[in-house]
Amino acid sequence: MNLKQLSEHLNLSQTTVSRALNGYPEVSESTRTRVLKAAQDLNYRPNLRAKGLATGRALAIGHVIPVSNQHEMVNPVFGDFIAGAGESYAREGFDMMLKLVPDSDETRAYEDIRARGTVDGIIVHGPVINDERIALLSRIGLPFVVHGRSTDVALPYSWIDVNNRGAFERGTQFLIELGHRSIALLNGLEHMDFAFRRRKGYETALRNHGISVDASLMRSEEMTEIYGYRAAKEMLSRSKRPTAFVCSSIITAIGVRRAVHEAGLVLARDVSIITHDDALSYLENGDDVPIFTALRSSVRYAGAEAADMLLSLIAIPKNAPKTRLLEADLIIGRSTGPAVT
Amino acid sequence: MNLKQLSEHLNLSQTTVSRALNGYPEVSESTRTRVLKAAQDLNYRPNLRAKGLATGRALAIGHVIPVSNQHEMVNPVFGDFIAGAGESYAREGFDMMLKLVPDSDETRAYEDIRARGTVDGIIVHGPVINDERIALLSRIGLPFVVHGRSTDVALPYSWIDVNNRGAFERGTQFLIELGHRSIALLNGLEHMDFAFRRRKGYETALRNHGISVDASLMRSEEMTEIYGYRAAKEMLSRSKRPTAFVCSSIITAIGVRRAVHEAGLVLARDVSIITHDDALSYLENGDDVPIFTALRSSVRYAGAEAADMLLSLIAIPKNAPKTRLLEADLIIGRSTGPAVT
DNA sequence: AGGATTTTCCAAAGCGCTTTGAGTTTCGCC
DNA sequence: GGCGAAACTCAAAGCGCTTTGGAAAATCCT
Repeated sequence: MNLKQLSEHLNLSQTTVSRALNGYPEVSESTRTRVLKAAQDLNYRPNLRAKGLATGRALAIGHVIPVSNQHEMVNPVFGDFIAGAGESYAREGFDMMLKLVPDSDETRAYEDIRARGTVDGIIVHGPVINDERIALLSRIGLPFVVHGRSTDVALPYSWIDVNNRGAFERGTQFLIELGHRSIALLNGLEHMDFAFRRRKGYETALRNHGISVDASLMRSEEMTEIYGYRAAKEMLSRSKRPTAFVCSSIITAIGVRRAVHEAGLVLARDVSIITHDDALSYLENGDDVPIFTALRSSVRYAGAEAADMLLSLIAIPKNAPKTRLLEADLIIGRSTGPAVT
Repeated sequence: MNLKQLSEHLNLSQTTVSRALNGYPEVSESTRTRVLKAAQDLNYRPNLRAKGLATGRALAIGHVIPVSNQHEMVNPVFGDFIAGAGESYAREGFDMMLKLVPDSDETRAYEDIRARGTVDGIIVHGPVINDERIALLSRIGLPFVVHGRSTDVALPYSWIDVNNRGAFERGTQFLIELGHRSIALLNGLEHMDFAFRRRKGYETALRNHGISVDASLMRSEEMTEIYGYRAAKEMLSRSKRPTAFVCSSIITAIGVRRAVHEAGLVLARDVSIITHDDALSYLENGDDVPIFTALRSSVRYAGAEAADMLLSLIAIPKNAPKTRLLEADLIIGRSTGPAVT
């Protein structure tokens, strides 16, 4: 059943039927209801491909993941983010497209996305410091919103981000106030912008309290469980071991906890842990009383917001870039306590 | 730059250019290379929407997630699966589309997917027992592959699944052979087909060894960490506590481990754990020596296989349904030991 | 009643591509 | 040299929808 058949069935022109269906004013109410009824009865649905071809809109949003950073896709944080975004899209009748793009020829890849015309805009994931994609996308004129920011990029662009620097400064300071002086940082990969900012925050807190930054207490890797375990195991085996850990993800924190247990130490008494991103759907941070003291901000909410920003950018292209900085809350859990001196 | 402009630039007809580009034989090699070169130089890319309209193919695959089961999307298992599928799609030039479909009017939703024409086929996630979607999709003729199976569905259909029943029977038997008699099952939601099968496997092993099935040792919930923790905490507080746990996911197993520690018990000595789905990207199960004894099968591989199956089904529609049963390996880790008697 | 509006409807031209059906060249062969 | 076959190339008709530029019908006004 297509438009033509429907209009023949109704003894109307395609124009009228199309207008009736799409809510244009130049069609009488009686005709409109008649058309709507027939469409319903005959199970008519417009072909989106044809519609897109005619209107130039695809009714779809792309989520772009650099292949180099493919693990991103499998990162539970990503799942939460797109779950949030998905809700917004569904509400507006948009589809969500996942795209793995090779980093070899990014220019080509993004131009491709634009030229193929299968999406109206994209969400850029995993921005690095001075991310070239931002200039590229601005140049080729594909609407986009970045999940995160990119230090050193001067151009205006739309983004939504959590205050990573502020959160880590706050968290580190919290540990310092508990008396900790030897605080380890288990960061994500520091070419990623969010991780870079987190380190800045951590360092700022230390400096503010006259504690020297010790490179041997800082690690930067993909935020897996095993990473947290290995790093903590090694650090805890030192003669002068750290008394606290700041982790970039609850998954890493779980690894640290494993190492703490294995070393026969007790959480919060011998070793404190504070973590960011603790509110993942399948890995909730305990219930009323959180397991880990955490810097919490809803990734899912960020996803929904990012989607809404992008949709409005697409609806009104001349709009100026929008930005949104979310603050993480410090949630006190059972993984932190005063430093033993 | 579109086909028309390109052909004008080359002084050829659109037909010839199109044929040259798409590898049709009725164009001379010299013309073809000339066209290819120009396309490259002028940065020409076909508009997929137009192409799709003309050919009737969308070059995209939909991954469909029932809204009721929306957590699925955020389940790390899902992330691994689509990462695997994504690789296959990328290789074949297909896009991946994520669709949240409301369960209220499934018939309508799936007919919609078909009529809108934005995908050539779909992967069905989270099949339940006697899943109606299978008959529905067969009827409306949209190619599909199910990740999992659906007990009680008689129709032939394409699926890829792991031998859940066999795996759980094997795992449970392994514990029995270690001397365990009081073995708890922390299963996923049992209206889901995979969980149903897992319980069957667990029960079979018990019965084979003359151990009675104890409903108080069986739980069925979404496989989160907190679920594992709560269930284990409760069970371990009993006067006659279970000596072993069979978990449906490493995330739940991590929760059980937490409860075990908290109760002052020692893993493998006082309580054994065996888990399925331990090979998630961000939650690797230790390194050389796995943390948990596990029933391992690569979800990522399953994703890639499912994608390949679907693509071949689309390429040759008259092909009979394909099925693929993967076996899980029993990997011995440090979470199991002989029962203390 | 008759002209000016307003309302309602339509034919046809795209959107960018593929593919059919046919025309024009070129080539091999007797 | 002339014929048929093979090799190239093309114009035009879709694919299913939107939208422009009017036309026809209904309504209003004096």
